[in-house]
Amino acid sequence: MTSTSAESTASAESPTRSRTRRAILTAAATVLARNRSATLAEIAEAAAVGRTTVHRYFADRDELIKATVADSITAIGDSILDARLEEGPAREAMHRLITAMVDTYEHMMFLWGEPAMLELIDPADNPDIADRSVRELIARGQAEGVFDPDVSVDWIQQTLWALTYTGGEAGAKGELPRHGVAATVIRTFERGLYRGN
Amino acid sequence: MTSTSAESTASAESPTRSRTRRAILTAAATVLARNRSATLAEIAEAAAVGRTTVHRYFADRDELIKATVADSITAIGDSILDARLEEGPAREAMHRLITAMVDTYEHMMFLWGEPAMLELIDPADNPDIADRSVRELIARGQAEGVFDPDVSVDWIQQTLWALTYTGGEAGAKGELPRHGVAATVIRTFERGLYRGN
DNA sequence: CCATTATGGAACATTCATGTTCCATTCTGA
DNA sequence: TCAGAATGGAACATGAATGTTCCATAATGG
Repeated sequence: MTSTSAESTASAESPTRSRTRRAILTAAATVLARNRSATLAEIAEAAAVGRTTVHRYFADRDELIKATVADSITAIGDSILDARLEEGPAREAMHRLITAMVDTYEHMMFLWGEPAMLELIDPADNPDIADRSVRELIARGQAEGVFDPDVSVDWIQQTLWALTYTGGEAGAKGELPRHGVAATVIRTFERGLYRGN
Repeated sequence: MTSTSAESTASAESPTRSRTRRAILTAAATVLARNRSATLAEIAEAAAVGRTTVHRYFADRDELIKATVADSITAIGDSILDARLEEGPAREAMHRLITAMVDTYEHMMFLWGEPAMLELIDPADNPDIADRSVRELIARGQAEGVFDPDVSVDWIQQTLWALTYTGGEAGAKGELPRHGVAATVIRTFERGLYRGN
């Protein structure tokens, strides 16, 4: 859905422009994740592009940020949809979801710091099928007796984001082996950090 | 320790000035937590103080931010020390820690968004006894067979912050009852979100 | 009640990110 | 190879936040 429109937009401009646009968006997400008040010059530099070029693609700073937010939402949404959460046992679906999220943690990291921006996006443009399918998975898991039924869907979802984010950061810092991030997050998600006795 | 020096600093100035300084620091933490690029004018307004007064207390914007970071670290550190993590069973100590953290979540929320600022603080000024005692508690718990021994101390600590932060936010949004936040965080920390079968 | 301390606000200078224009240069694709 | 597309960079205008100064007023505390 979102990716379809993105592709059609992309094919409307030359391959060169398309690549440049992508480079700017990626650089923006990376730089802004670390420093929310980063300069356009810094973003341009990170994208290996002149500041002028940035203005050619995005009139406003605001427009750039909105585009970056939208791009991240799309990226995360697509990878969630790829995980096919409605298929198979809830537990395995959750494993796929966590793995998918960890793989897009750069986008998550950026979005995490933009609580105000999320509301800037026109809700109509963003049906948020992805978000809904996550909530449905959680509810399904609770109904199937797989997830803790004594806490809310909201809580499980937010914990999920928090753990994924933490895992992604740990991986980026080298505190966890790249391939072990998802496994660790899953382990903690499922069993917590208490050993019992 | 930190609080001692803070108090001695405080007692060096008049009660009036001390209260004003405190109001500014508190307002700064609150406002900046929500909007990292908030204006000094906004902070001044939140503190019910003239912008001029802010400059009287903190020469730079940078100085204000550094002071606010330091203040939050001190506040969190103090409440951790109050929890007496070295006493009693590790599990109970962890309960006290989580409860203490949840109670200072406003400071956590501010610090969470200032990753770069943490490094701005002179490490020499900040022995971080609190941080060390948390890590010691975790290690002790692992040694006693209470906490998961198959993940690192770092991971447990970071997960702890993430869950606490998430809980604090949920409480602030009214998604969790105020008094239930700590209990929910503890439950998730210990058991995770998977039910077994 | 008075001297001192603390504050608020206006007015002003300064700095810096932003946004725009223009032109020379490089790149791309036919 | 050649025309059009795309870019980089300099130069400039603008606006907003910052930082400073000054003075009148209010609060504090002895």
